[in-house]
Amino acid sequence: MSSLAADLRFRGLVHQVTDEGLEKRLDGERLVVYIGFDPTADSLHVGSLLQLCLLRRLQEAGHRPIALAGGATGMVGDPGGKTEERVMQSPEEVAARVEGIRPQLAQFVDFAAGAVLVDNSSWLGPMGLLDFLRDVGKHFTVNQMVAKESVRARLEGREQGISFTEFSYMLLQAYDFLHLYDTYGCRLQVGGSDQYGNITMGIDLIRRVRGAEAWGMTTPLVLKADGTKFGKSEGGTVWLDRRRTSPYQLHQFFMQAEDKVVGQYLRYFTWLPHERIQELDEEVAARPEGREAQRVLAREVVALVHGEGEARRAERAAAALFGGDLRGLDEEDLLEVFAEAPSADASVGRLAGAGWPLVEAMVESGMEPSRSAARRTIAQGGAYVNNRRETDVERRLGRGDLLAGRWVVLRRGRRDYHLVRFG
RNA sequence: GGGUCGGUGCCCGAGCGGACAAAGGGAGCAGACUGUAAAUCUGCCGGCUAUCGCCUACAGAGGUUCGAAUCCUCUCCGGCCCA
Repeated sequence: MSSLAADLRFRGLVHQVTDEGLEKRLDGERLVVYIGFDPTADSLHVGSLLQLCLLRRLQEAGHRPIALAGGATGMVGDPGGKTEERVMQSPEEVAARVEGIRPQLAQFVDFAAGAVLVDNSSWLGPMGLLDFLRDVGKHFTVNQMVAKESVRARLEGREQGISFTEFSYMLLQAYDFLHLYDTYGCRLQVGGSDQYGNITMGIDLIRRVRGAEAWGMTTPLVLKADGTKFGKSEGGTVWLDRRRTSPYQLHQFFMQAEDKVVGQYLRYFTWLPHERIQELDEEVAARPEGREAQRVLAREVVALVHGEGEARRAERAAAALFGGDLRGLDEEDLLEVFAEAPSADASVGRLAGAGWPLVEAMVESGMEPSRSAARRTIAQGGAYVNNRRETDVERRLGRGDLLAGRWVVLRRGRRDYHLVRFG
């Protein structure tokens, strides 16, 4: 990699920097840099992917990355970007979440090459209130804290207000930065654009207390084509934990990226060379219906998160399901799809006699929450059996519907597939 | 602590004794159009139910009334003002 700064610029990863000279330092010095991740759940989701990738990019360029799990800050809740006070979680819950996140963070950095994984509860936990007030609080005025965007929104919003607890969040984060400066010589903090205010607080603290210079950089907010938040799909949040979002589902999520944003996502989430990305940009412009860029993006991301093997499997499963005629699929294909896509087992006995009502099959496969919902879908023309539309609410599945002797592929809408295996 | 305004379905938000499962918008889902895209248009959108209908819902608990999201009492939670 010739120039990190140039690469980051090409990928559109730099939103704001606290100092114009930072780019030169990124290329000319070896910095210790940290990014924090608060445990808002026991898994990270694609919303954190940009930061995770960035942390790795920084390490690859020769810097030393610190991934910080916010075991302490997660107890408090960042008011930034929120219009309401957060619900507090028990210490046990937060600790459990940190444990869930830890391996995910570890996956993106290389410890052998010097990366560090820390949990801020290890230093904020034992810190006494009085020490905190004297050592940290004393260096900030409420005036400047109130002026921060994250707080002001809550003060002016006035439907909700803000608790002192959340108000204090920025000080905790500022202290994190100072602590990492003291123990690792960390002088750069990176975060999402909503973190800018918190980052500058830490920089101020380091300057005041240690007389040292530190820097900050933020990344842009990842958006969907319509400008709304990235990271949700039909099933809700898209997680990095395969138990919550399977590799196949993750693959589908990126496969469905809008034309307008695929190029940006390729820059954010893949390590493809610049020329290759530009090539794909042109491909989207020339042959959007080929979805080549989406295919590459989906494969790259799944490979990054779950490994090369999963990426291949997810891709094959998708190709099989979206390929058209399902009767051409053999047992092996189906087994693969079965393992990847949402699936369920059922007894062959149900197909005997009059057959198994499709409505029930749709509910039991987990595709629909209730018989009413299933009926509605069928009535609206959104239900398919083995890729053939079924509009008869009374439809029953029989032996004749089996593929390769024991499978039925249910589909809801354009792309929601569920497999049922009869045994 | 006092005063005052408020808490409505996933979210925002109207309703202020019967016509209310509750206007409108957003989100979501399905359909048409497509390319597993976007935009647009149409339908659905508390749960169960073939249908009639039944059940659960307007912060919580009681009460008034033939009848309450709507009135009264208390409780909880929040905003603002005062102390």
